[in-house]
Formats: sequence, C-alpha cells, structure tokens
Amino acid sequence: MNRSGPPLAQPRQGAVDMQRRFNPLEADAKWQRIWDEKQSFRADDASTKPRSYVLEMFPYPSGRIHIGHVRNYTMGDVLARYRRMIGHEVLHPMGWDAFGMPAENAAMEKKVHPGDWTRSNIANMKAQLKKLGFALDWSREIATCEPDYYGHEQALFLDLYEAGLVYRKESAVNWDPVDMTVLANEQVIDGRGWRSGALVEKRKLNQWFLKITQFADDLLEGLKGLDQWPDKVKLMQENWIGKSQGLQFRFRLDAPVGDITELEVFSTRPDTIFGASFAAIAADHPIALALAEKDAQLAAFAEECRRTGTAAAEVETQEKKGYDTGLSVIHPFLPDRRLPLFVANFVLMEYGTGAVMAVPAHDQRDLDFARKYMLPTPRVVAAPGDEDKPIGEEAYTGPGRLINSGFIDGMDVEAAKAAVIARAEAEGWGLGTTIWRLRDWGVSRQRYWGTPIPFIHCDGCGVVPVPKDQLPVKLPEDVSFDIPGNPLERHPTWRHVDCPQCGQPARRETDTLDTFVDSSWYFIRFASQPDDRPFDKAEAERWLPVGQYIGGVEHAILHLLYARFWTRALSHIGLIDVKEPFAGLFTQGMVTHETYKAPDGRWLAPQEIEKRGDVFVVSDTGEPVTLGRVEKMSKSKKNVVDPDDIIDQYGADAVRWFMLSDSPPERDLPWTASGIEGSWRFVNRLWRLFGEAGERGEDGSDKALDRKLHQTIDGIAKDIEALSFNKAVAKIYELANVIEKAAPSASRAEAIRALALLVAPMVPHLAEEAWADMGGEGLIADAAWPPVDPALLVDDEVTIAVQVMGKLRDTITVAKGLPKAEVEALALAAPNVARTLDGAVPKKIIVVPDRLVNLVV
RNA sequence: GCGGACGUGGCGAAAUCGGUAGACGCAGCGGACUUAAAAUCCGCUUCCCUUCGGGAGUGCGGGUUCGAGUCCCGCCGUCCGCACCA
Repeated sequence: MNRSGPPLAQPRQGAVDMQRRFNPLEADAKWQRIWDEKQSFRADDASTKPRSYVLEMFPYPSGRIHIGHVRNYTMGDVLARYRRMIGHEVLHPMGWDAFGMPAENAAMEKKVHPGDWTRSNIANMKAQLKKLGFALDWSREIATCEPDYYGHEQALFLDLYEAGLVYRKESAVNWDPVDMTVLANEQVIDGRGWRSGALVEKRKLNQWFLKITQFADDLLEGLKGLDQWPDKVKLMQENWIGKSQGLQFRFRLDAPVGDITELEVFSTRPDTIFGASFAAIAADHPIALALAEKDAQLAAFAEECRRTGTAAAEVETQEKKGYDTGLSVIHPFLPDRRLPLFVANFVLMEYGTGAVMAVPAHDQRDLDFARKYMLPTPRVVAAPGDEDKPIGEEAYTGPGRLINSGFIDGMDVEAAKAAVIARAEAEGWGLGTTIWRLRDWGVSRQRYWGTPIPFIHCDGCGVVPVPKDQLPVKLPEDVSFDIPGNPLERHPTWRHVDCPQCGQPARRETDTLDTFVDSSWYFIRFASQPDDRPFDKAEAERWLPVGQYIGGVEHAILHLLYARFWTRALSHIGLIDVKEPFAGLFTQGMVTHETYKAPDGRWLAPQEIEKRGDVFVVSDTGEPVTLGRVEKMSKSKKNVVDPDDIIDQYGADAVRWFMLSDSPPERDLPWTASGIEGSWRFVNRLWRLFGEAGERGEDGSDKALDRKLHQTIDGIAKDIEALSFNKAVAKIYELANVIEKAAPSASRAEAIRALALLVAPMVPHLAEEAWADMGGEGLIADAAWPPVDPALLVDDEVTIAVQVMGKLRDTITVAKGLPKAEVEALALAAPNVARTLDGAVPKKIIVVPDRLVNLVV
C-alpha cells in the first residue's frame, strides 16, 4: 500500500496538461496567491448583507496540523464559501489557542523558549492551513499568547473581579506532581492529570475561582433554547450542572462526637424516609475525621477510601465497603428507631453534605451495601399488588404508593416528597433544597506559559488589583526551565513591584490563568478587535452569536460550558448583550485508520507494510501482518497520516473532497489509501468534464438534464446548510454521471458551468481553474450560487410501485398527479400484476398518490 | 454500575411523513483501448434457487398495519460519556 507512484510524478506543463489532467501543484498555489492578493475572504464589518459567523474551534499550535483539523476546517470552509455564494457577509476567522503546557514541556526537553517554540509552530501550521485553501479572514488572526490578546483578558478578569465574580479561597486542589500544576476537578481523569497522566495528589493552596455556580440555573435553562445544538451535548452539560432537588435535614446523633451533635444529610428521595435503615458518611466527613483520631482502624479505612480513584467507572464496579462507627442517628419521625452510622466508600464529601440516609429498598447502592452488612431492607414504595413482595437483589425505584410510612401512607411518590419536606420545614429540622453538582471554576495555574493573573499581594493592603492603565502585565522573557516548578516564582525581579495602593514593596501574583479562559472569549475578539479595550460592544454584537460552531465532541462539556459562562458573565456586567455565544453547534467525528501489527505485537505504520496477494506483510522482512481495528489516529498505534504528505501528493482539493465524502460528518471517517485515490480520480473527472463546457451540440435543450441539474442545486444547498456533506457529494457524483452520459446540448453546457459553481465550496482551486478556463467572470469565489427554477424541481412523470399483498410485483410509469381511478386501472393491467392476481379480484386497493398501489386480495 | 448513541451488502453509506431497501462511493469481477502498463471508458456486483421468474433479507424474538429499516414491547451486541450525585 502507498506503493503506487505519486500521481504527480509525471512532468507537466502549466496547470493544464495535454491529457487535461489537473495539476494541483500549480493551481493550488496560484489561486491561494490570488485570494490573498485580493483579500477575498476579509469580512466587512460595515456590510449591509445578511451576516454569517462560521467558526471552527481554534487549534493548539502543537507544530503540525492533524488530519482531524483538516476535516474540521474543511467542513467550516464549505459552509463559509457557500454562504458567501448565497450573498452573505461571512466572518470566518482563525487563530491559535497558544498558551498551555506543551510549550513548557518543549522548553524543558529542547531548551527552547515557550514563546519561540509556540510562534514557530504557529508559522508552520499557518503555512499548512494556507496550503488547503481555506477561505479565512487572516487579518483577524489571534494568538492568545500575545500581550495584545491576554492584556485584554486581564482587563476582563478585573471587571469580573469588581463584579464579585472572582474570588480566592484556600482549597484542597489536585496537584499534578509532574506538571507541577493544579488541575480542575474536571481535568482529573481516573485520578490522573488529563495531560500528564501523573497520579494526582491533594494539596491545599490559595486559589483563584470564578463563580460559575452563580449562573448554574441560567446555564441549565439556557440549554433549552439551543435548538441547533446536538441533544447529546446538551444532555452532557445538563448532567454536568447536575441540578437536584430534595430535602436537606439533620439527624440527631445518639452520642456527640466532640461538639458535633447532629448529622446533616441531603436526599432526593425524602418520600422514602421511613425506609431508611442506616446512615452513611464520607471518609473525609468531619465526624469521620474526628472519630479516626481515636480509632486506628477507621483511620486506615478512610485512607483506603481516599486512595480509590475518583472515576465512576472504576469505583462503581468496586465492592461497596463500610466501617461501622458504632454510633447511631435518630430517625426524625420515629424517635425510637436508631439507624447505625457507617463510613462508606460510596459517599463523596464533595457532593451535598457528604452524608446520606440510606434506603436499601429503593436505592441500588444502598441495597448492595445493606446486603453485605446484613441490614434491614424495608419496602416503603410499592406498585399496586406488590405491597408484600420482598425486595430481592434489585432496588425498586419506580412509581407507586407509599406503605409502612406513617402519615404519608397511600400517597404517591411526588405527593409524599412534598409532604415530608413540608413537615420537616414546619418542625424546623429540614429544608426543601436544590443542590448542584457544578462547582466553581478554579482558574489558577502554577505555570509560566499562561495569562498572568493581574493582582499584587501587599503585606499592608492585601490582594490589590493591578490598575487597568498598567495592563498588560506581561510575562518576563528571560526565564529558564531547567528545574520544574513555576519560573515566575523564582524570577529575580519580575514579581517584585510596589503596591499600587500604598507604594510599599509588594509581590505579583505568580499564578496564571487556565487556558480555558483564553478560549472563553476569543470568538468575541474575532468579531471586534480595538486596540484600547477587549472588544467594542456594538461591533461584536453585529456578528455574535456564532452562527455555526464546529469542533470535536471532546469539548462538549468544559470548553463549551466555560465559554457559555464567560459570555453570560460579560453580559451580566453589561459588556455585551449576548448570553449564548454559539447559536449552532456541530460536533464532528474523528478520522480513523486501520492499524497493523507485526507477529511480535508491535504496531506498524502503513508505510512499513504492503499487500502481497490477499495478505499484508512487512515490506522489509516479509513477516505476516495482522490487521487491527480501525481506530482513532494516534502516534502510539502508528496509524497517523500526515496531511502535508497527502496534499503534496494529491493537492488540496482531493484531500478536501475525501474529507467530505462517504461518512456522515458527525461519525468517524475511516482514512483509506483507496479512498483518497478515488477522490483524486474524481477531481480529474470533473476537470475533464469542465473542458467540455464549450460543447453545445445543436444548441438544443435537454429537459431531463435541466431537471436533474435544478434538483441537484436545490438538494446540495439544503445538504450544505444541514452540514450533510456526504449527501451533497453523492448528489455531485450523480449529476456528473448524468452529464457525462448526456449528448452535447446547450443544457449540457449550462449544466457543466453550474457544476463548477456547485463544487466551488468543496474543491475551490479546481473550480477557479475551470471557471477561468470557461471564461467565467471574476473569481468563482465571488460568484453567486446558481438560481433554482422551482418549475424544474418536479418531474412530470413518476414511477409507481405496484404491490400485491405488500409485495412488489411491478412498476408503472404514469403522469404525475394522475387520478386514483386511472392509476388503479393501469396497476391492474400491469403484466406481472395480472399474472400474480390470476383472475382474483382485489378486495381493497390502496393508492398512495405518485408513490405506490397496493392490492389486497 | 449509570447515562447516551448506534446496529442496513465485502467496506463507508443512502432511504422527507410508515410506501419500490441498498442511491452514491470504495473494493472486487468481466470487457474495450494498449506491444505492455498506467490512465481512461463500458458492464456486473445483497444472499439463495437453474433462466423467465421466484424466495429471503435492514442485530435477534414478538406486536401494530394493506404495507415496518422507520412505530411499540422484550432481548442481544458495539461504541461514546461519566461525577457511586443520594
């Protein structure tokens, strides 16, 4: 595989060779230069046209673009170019999410400054993107690592501070010992740092936080209006925000622990309170901590609980374990009933009050635990007829009426919840409460390569914001990464400043901001970028919200939720009148590739193997190769394809075409060598076809071809708007097939010309070349989408299926809209139908106009 | 364990509202052109039965309907996400 010579190996003259083979090496560069010179894709802020803001998630400048970027940006590009053709003013910008750890890692490994590394990566990747011919407005390019971006971010951060949305608190944080940085809870995966993979330790530090929880309800409610978002993503955010309503109440302890006499718990099922058979607290609960001081066994158990990973999948399959404290709590309605108090490994301190009332009959976790420790499992909710049915190994969580439950007996679940909450509130030991799973956003990072947090610590004045006229607080350039930790802390001069308030010597904050802050407002800066402030309100509002945002589903929660929050926060303080930053969201699938394994189990790159007969072997050694699964491209599996290699071999258009073909964009796209070959063949087929644009035959019209053309124009427009590029591609193939078979005519010449316009958003270089070749006016990039004649969208004849008892027996072709009676007659007369009926008379005839006839005998 | 999505030829997939399943592409097979190859073009290509023509078929088992890939019930499988969420 990959053994066939590169298609571009043969020498060629100009962009058009003698056999009319398209030469992308020439054409790509030529048109890219012309688009640049003419500033074709620069968005005009003052335009009066309808506006489209098309945005793909900006890349991290890792050094090379990945084939996944190519897919992402090609999709956005087709939409952007199409929108231009239908007369929109399009904003389609690009930039760089340029702060972050890899730059510091590179600095440590390669002794290169993070800034130099990042800027050179940006230059490389920009060149790569340019080779793909994207219709981007490069005049608005942003790199978040430049002071003219992060300085404005500091200003916004100070605004949020003034509005009370920023605060500091000491809190236990996830300390990544490898990256020497703090990770948000959301960024810890399986107890490990999401980037470094190092086991996370707990440390207490003073941290900067953003009050995202203040907007929890609004962020949740806002999801309802996002009708152009995938349901999947909305659901993930909903679960992440995690609103639950229930009763927060206090159990009295039967004996005090130190000065603690009560246990505060939260339950979403207060209706089941009469079924409670024990209570459980987290290992880090104050009561547990107090008891552990005098109970070595408990201390050991608590330590074991802390070591367990935080990930659900890991923990949920683990065995439920508890430690009996020997204490009991007193049931609020049944003073005689004592519930034993356990420390349990399935209760989390971070959620609710870190304590639960356990109702084994109606909660599976509680039931598993009760079975293990032989605790009672009294049923208190039953469906009709189930009242005496014992609880087995499955908790009953369905609807029903309350039993064995005192004053709420006979009520349904919802009524009982309300009644218990009302009674608890009346008696003063509980309160109906809403709790959230969402926690405030910790934005401090103990890291150099990020936006400096613009504050100063003064012994006399405390924490003092840097005055806005002293922004940006720039990162010092002279830093070293010879030893781990934050270079800002050990810089000889940078952190030493005078306090803006009292003038006494003070110290700069050395934490920098989470890079998710950088990406929480870049789409606003794209829309408006004055020098003296982050953005102009009116200018930004002209473009926002982003009409179509496209990116990977891996950002479904963190980035998208933070950006939604940040935009709300800015709106809250009056900086912009937009709450939802992204009106439309599309999450594209990954690009995958087959994997190959040698007999010894090592992964092989596609270049290392070849096909001999029906089997794959290692080229050098002839060893047999096992075909692995089709998987996401990754360096470790050696199944990565470098976009640059492919572009050099086939040109940008074939690559773009392949990215759009076959697989629905939300699904994974398997990269195959034969697939890109096929795309390359089609690019050349189009090119040959465009060469026939001048052949008009006898200059007559071809009604069938006219119809096909107009149906295709209409269909493709709808497909592109729906981002169903694979369907648009299929329609292009169909049209090309029909045109190729048609005899030369004025209609055919017109169809070829229109075909160039239809493919222009997808294969723009080829389309420009063809457009120039056929004498089109101006650039095809500036041309209008071909108009549709509605009269040509409908066929005047239709083929109708004729079924007998639901089985297809024949088809008939009739005039569209033919009356039922006539259709019936023709159906009955169809030869195969007549034979099948064999004289039988249909009992019933179902006629679906213009679609089918079904005869029931 | 919980939540979600999906399951259609050898492969990627199409199939507005319940109305001709498999469009289009890839791979494969056969043919034309060529000294030969590449490129290109033409044809075939869900499975089974010998052809005309039938039969079966959208993960499995039921159901609703004149008619089910599509709707309902119950399974099975694959993938994705996850925070034991009380």
